[in-house]
Amino acid sequence: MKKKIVRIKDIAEKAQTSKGTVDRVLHNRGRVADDVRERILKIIEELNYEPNFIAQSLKSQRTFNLVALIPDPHVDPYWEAPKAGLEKAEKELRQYGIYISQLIFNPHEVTSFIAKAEEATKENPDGVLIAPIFYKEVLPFFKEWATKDIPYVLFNTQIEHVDPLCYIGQDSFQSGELAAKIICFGLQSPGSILVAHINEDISNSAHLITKEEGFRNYFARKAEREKFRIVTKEINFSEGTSLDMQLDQILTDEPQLSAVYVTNSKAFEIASYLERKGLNDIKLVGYDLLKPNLDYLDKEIISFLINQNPLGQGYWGIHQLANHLVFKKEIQPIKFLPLDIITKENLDYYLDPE
Amino acid sequence: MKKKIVRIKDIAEKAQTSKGTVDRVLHNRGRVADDVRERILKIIEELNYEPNFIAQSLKSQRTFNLVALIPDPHVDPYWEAPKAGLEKAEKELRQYGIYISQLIFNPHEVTSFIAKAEEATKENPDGVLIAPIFYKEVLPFFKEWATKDIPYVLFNTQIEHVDPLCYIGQDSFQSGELAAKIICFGLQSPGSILVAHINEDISNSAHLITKEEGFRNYFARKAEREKFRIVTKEINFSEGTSLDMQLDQILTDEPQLSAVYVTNSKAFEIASYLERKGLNDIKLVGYDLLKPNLDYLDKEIISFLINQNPLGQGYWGIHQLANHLVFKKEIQPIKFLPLDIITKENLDYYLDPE
DNA sequence: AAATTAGGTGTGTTCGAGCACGTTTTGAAA
DNA sequence: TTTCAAAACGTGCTCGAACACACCTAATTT
Repeated sequence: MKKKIVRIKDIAEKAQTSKGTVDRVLHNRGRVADDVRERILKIIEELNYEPNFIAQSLKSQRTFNLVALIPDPHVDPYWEAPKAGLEKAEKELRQYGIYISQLIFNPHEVTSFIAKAEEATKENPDGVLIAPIFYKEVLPFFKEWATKDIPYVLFNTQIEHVDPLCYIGQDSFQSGELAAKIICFGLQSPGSILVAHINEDISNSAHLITKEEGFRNYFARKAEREKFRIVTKEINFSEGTSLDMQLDQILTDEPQLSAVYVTNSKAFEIASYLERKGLNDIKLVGYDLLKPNLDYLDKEIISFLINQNPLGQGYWGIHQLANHLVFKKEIQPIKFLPLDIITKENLDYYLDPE
Repeated sequence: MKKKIVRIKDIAEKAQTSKGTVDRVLHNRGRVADDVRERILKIIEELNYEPNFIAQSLKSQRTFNLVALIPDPHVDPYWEAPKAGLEKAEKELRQYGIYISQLIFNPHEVTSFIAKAEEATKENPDGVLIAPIFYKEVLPFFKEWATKDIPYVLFNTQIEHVDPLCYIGQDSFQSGELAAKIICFGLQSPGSILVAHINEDISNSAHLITKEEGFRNYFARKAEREKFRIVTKEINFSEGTSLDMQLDQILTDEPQLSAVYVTNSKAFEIASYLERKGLNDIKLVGYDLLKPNLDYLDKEIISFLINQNPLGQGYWGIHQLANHLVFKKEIQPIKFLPLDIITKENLDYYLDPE
């Protein structure tokens, strides 16, 4: 019933040699006669030896200094969650010698990002976790880290044609499809649907475009395009025209508006407008469990939120690095996190996991 | 930047004593002069020493034999997932000396359950994970385990007025409310809604009743009762009348039927009927990612499934026992798992977690 | 006064893996 | 045959915590 743990010593005894030799075989350190190596390998196979990583990590005492490059949560509160996630992971993994230094940059200033990325490189870390929101600017750093053999994990924003240890985040296309499905389920009568990109520099946000593609693809596949008219708007109100004016205009153009899909975490802006104007029948779907979003979810002005699990992104990002560095596990190049559908009724269970 | 790990030896040196003495203080083993004890405690506080559990568990070599009492997956495939979950946990925790013996009982035979529960008791395990689907019969065992100081974790079915280490599962009431919310979102026009308990002994399944209460509560709160007529039916077709006959009857009584809520994992039975009869407009919501359910989810005959995360129940159940026994962590008496809303579009991410 | 006991305290070994270093063997050159 | 380096292999210490055991001292019993 109780399986005995197989130790290096056991292998050595069975192979009539010493643990030093077995150790050399295990770590390919050479200096072992071929016949002995063969014999030992066979026995390892036989007993299916698995290294005791408790003993391993006790011994190795090695510390790993990781760097996390994330946008400033004070500028955009969305980033609080990934930060919390990586801190949670750090706490769990400190035992295994994982240390993280956080480098926080301003998501609206490229120079700030570059400065921090340079700082990260200078630290010569054992691994990097990064939210690569500046596409063009991050590429040279990826190159440099690659030559220095520093593994880096991407999260939040997927970037093609680079070679990270892995990407953690959501499948944006699928995410758009999911939003479409939900809205479609809630709409019986025809009408128009607004896809809103709010306060976002679209040219630098490929994932928002991908979401929209997924969204439109759903309706295209359903061949219900005739029934629903889908219009896209970029809404920016930091400078110039106000939100209300822009939305007023949209409603004038689309009097039949029956649903709004907000592609980032700013659904509360639309919700505020709908509440003030008393437009209770317009379905609203957005992203992320930010405080203002949750308020409107509770009032049922926002119908559903899709959770990107930003905490999980930070948490798993660090864990993937640890799995690679400490536990030498094989890492899948992509880890898609679930597309959680959140409504007032199941919200609680997603708020602070674990 | 790098925090040094504080060891027992460090404390000993600072207190001008030996690690043996510090050890006695740490474990309250007595035989330490009062002044020395005070001094050591203060230093422990100061350096905020945290035991290195890697070294701890390497040394202690203690093994923990757990027992898992679960229904036979061959009788009801629902139980495959918890089984897989606890096996996953076992794999992760074997390093820490956790062993599990599975005792599988027939969920339709009380005697089988009692026999296995007795067997479990005889093994004198260090902890028990149990799906207590037989309410009355399980109570004496809880009592016995309590006197023997064997911690037990409940999952799937919550039982009041007993004192488990913790309960893992869902909030059934909330689960019912969630289902109501989804259905309500999808229905604009009036009609009647069927709550179906399929092939289940209701008298012994309190959680199904609770789900229905939550479901009805949602509509009651909304005061939309006038708009929607909610009817409950127990549908059993293992003996006597067939499923089709019973559903035909229901449809005759309720020609306006616009949605069905199945309280357990048997939604596919209704789906099969709806498909055969070509009733595409009836919304169907049920539970659990069983193969037949998934097929109908893919065909969009089932609109949404609520995931009880049965794999997670097994997984976390074992982990809670380990947290208690091995890591001496404080355990929350209830761990509600998220009420995941699953549809065709986000299904993939819930299928094999991790 | 000698013997015993209880109260304190320090030392040394163990867990399994990793690695430095020391030792033996081998084969080829002197 | 002797010499010597490279190859092959074994020994022993280390990581931090746990615990058995040995040790010392002072108080109590005979």
